[in-house]
Amino acid sequence: MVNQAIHTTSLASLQIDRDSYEPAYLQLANILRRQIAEAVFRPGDQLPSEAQLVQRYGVSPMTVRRSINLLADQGVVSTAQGRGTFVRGLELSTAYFDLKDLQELFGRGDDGAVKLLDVRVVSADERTARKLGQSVGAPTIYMRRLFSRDHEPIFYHRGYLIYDPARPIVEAEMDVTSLQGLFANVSNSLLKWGELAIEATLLSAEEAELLCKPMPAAGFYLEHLFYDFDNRPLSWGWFIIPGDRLRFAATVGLKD
Amino acid sequence: MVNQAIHTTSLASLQIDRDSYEPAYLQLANILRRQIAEAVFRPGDQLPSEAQLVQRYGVSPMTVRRSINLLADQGVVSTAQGRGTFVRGLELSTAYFDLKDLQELFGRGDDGAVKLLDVRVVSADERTARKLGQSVGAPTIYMRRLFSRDHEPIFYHRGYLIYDPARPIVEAEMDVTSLQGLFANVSNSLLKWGELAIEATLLSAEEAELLCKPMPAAGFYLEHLFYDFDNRPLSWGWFIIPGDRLRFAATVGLKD
DNA sequence: AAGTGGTCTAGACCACTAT
DNA sequence: TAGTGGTCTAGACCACTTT
Repeated sequence: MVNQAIHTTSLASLQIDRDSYEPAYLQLANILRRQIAEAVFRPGDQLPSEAQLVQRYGVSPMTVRRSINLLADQGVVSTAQGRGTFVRGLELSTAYFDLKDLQELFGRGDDGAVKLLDVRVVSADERTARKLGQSVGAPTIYMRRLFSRDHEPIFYHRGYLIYDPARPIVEAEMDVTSLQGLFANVSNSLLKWGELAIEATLLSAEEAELLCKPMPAAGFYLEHLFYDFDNRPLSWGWFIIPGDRLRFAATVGLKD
Repeated sequence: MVNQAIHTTSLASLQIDRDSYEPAYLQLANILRRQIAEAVFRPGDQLPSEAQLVQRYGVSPMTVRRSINLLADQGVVSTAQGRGTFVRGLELSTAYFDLKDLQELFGRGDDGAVKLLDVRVVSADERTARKLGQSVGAPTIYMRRLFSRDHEPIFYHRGYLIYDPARPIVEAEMDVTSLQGLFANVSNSLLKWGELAIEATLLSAEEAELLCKPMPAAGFYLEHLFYDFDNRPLSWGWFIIPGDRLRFAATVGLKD
C-alpha cells in the first residue's frame, strides 16, 4: 500500500506540464535528477536512451538533449557516444569553491568601510617589477587598505599599480579592488583578465595587529594579478583574511 | 597596410568551416570569444543579435543560440530577454577554485603512500555525535592517516565513520578518503552526496610534528561530511594540508 | 510595432559502440 | 546491423523591452 502510494506519486510527477512557467527541458532535467537522487538510477547505471525519453515524455529530441546536456554540465551524468548516458558517482575533485563566499563577508548592507592606510609612488623592488613586467626601480603606485564591517577589520589589502603617464590609470582600476567594485561587473574597465591564487599563511606582525588578531594567527592569502587589453600586467596585490573570518563551502553529489 | 592585413586575417577566421571536426556551434563561440578578447567587443557592448549572427555566419538559429548559451554559461556574456546579449567585464566573484589542484599534489605516479596511524572503534564525543547524527557515546570508527609523496608528508587526515552492524560499512566508504579513491568517480558507492568546507588554520602541535613543520605553521583545514542514499551522515573528517604545500589557482576574464 | 532573446518542433545525417 | 549519443536545420511561437 505504501509502495503503491509512493509509486503513484512518482508517476504523477513524471510528466511534463506544458502549462508550467518552467520550460520542458528544465522539468525533464529535474525529473531525471530527482530519480537519481532517489536512487531510481544509481551511480554507474545507464539512463534511458534519448529516443526512449522522447517517447516517454512526449518532447522532441532536441529538448531531451538539452536536458541531458544540462545534467552532464553539472556533472550529474556523463555521456559516451555510441554507448549511452550514465549516472556519475561522488567525485571529490569536481568540488569547487567560489569567491561568492568572500563577497558575503560584507553582507548586503552598507555597513562596510574602507580605510586607506597608505597610497604613494614607490620604486618597484625586484619582486614587484617581475610581477608587473617592469624594470626594477620603475615608479609604481603602492596602496595599503583595511576593509571593515561593523567596526571590525575583516581584511587587509596591499597592491601595486603600474605608474605610466602614457597609460590611463584611473579610478576604474582601483575600483576593482575597492569595496563597491570588488565583486561588481566592471563594464568599462581597462582590465581584461586576471590570475588569482589562494594560500594559507601565517599573519605577519603587522597584519595581525591591523586585523586585531593575537599572534600567531593563520589566514588566507589571496593574490591577484590583473592584465589590460594588451595583456600587460596592470595591477598586482593580495588580500589577507583571518582564517576565522572566512569559510569556503561546497557540495558534491546530489543532496536530493 | 598593416591594418588591412589584420583585417583580412580577421575576416578569414570569421567563417564557419563546415568540413572541420570542430562543430559549428563551437567554432562560432570561439570566434565571438576571440573578438571579445581582441576588444572588438568591449565589456558592456551589445553583441550582434541572434538573427544577425544567423545571417552573418550562415547557421540556423538553434546553432547560434547554442553558441551564445555556451558563452553565457562561461560567464563571458550575459543575455537579457527583449534587450540583447552583452559582454561581461571582470567579475571577481565569478572566480572559483577546484580541488583538482589538491589532486595534483600527488602527481600521476605511484610515489604516493598512505600510512595508517590509527584505526579503532571509539565512543562518539558530543561534536562527532552531532555531525554524524548519532547519540553521544555511540560506537564510531576513528581513523588517522598520513599521506606522503617522495617520503615527505603532504597531508594528514582524521575521520569518523558510523559503526552500525545494520548498515554496510565496507572499503567503499573508506576508499573515498583514500589515495586512489579520493578523486576517482565512485560508481558503486553508498555515498550520495557530501558537504565540503575549507578554512585557514594554525597547525596543532601534533599536526605540525607529523607534517614536519616548525611551530607555528599555517595550513588548510578541509572538512568533509558524506551522506548515504537515505541522507544520513556516514562519514565525517578533515584534512590538514600545510600552507606551503597547496595553492589554489583561478583565472577571471578572458586571457584570449 | 519592431526587435530581442527563450523555447520547442520533427525530423535529418553523422560518428561511434556493441553484437 | 542496430542502437547510441552529437550535431544541425528551418522554421514556429512566446515573453519581454524599447520606441
